[in-house]
Amino acid sequence: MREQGYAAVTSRALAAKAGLKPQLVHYYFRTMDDLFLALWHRRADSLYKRQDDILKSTKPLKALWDLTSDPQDVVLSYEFVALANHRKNIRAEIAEFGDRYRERQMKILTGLLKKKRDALGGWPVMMSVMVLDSLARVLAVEDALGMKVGHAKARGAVGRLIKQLER
Amino acid sequence: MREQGYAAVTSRALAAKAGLKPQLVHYYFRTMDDLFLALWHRRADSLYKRQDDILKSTKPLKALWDLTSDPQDVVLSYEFVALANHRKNIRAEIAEFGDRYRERQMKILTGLLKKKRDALGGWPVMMSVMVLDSLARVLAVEDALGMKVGHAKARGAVGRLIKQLER
DNA sequence: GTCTATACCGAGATAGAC
DNA sequence: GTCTATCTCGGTATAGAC
Repeated sequence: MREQGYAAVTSRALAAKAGLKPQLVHYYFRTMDDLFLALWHRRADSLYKRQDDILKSTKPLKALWDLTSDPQDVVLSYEFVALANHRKNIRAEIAEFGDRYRERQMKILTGLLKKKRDALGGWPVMMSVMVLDSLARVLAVEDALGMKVGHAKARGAVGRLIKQLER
Repeated sequence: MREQGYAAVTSRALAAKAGLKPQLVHYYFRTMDDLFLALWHRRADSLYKRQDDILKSTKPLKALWDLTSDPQDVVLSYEFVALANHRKNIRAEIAEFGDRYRERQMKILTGLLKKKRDALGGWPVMMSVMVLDSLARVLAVEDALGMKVGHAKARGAVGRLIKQLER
């Protein structure tokens, strides 16, 4: 899915990787949509767990930025969203996850950032969270594409900001 | 491409929409990759032109934010990036466009924003441009998915910031 | 649980008539 | 330029034997 896109995830390709016959895939997951949903649920659980770990971290902002910047993760998320774009039942689940994930993120960061609103230009905490989140995602996707312009400056600026906030 | 993803763009589907036979698609574009590249070149030209118009606008920041927020546009871009993710020749062209597009964006905004760096928390102009850009994109994609959390707050904050900068 | 056999469909692509 | 005819491949999915 990461290397060739969700469209390359076929019963034949999966079976070949496992050294088995394609029909077995349909034995475990009747349809390919079932399979993608199962895959998504695994992933959602894993993301929630990693989010919880960030709560316990001594530098949650840094940890969050690193998590959201992971190119492997971002490319996978990208594929799931593309998949959601034309499979309605998957879209509903992903949208629900996205909203819930952000709400949890707010809980983690509200306490930390409220005291430092002036260092963040006085913006609402929600806004700062979304800016960091979207910037990390876009940078990672662009990296995967091979884009470069502005990346060093942006990563530098964010790195310094986070260091200052968590000193 | 917007409604069902790039994978739904097939010679058969295109021909059906045009009331013609699928083989004609291959007459005009030998391979489907040729077709996607032609489509991309059209789109790139159009995006460059709209970027130029922003230069002439009296409120370029507002115009830029609106352009980048257009859900139809963003979803299409999303599909092209997903496509690029597993077609190397397309990836190269899209990455090149992305870098060039951002450099042009810098030229448009550097003059405008340099004088107002204090209103932007002292961040480099490049950083402000990328923050606005990535936030607009992520909001639009999330909208398309049906996500809501934080959107009103983020749009409100950005709207006020842009208004203040361009008053 | 894993296999063989098999169905059906729709994708990309080419050859050649008109 | 548009058609008919045709090929090949690879996708999803089911039935039924072992």
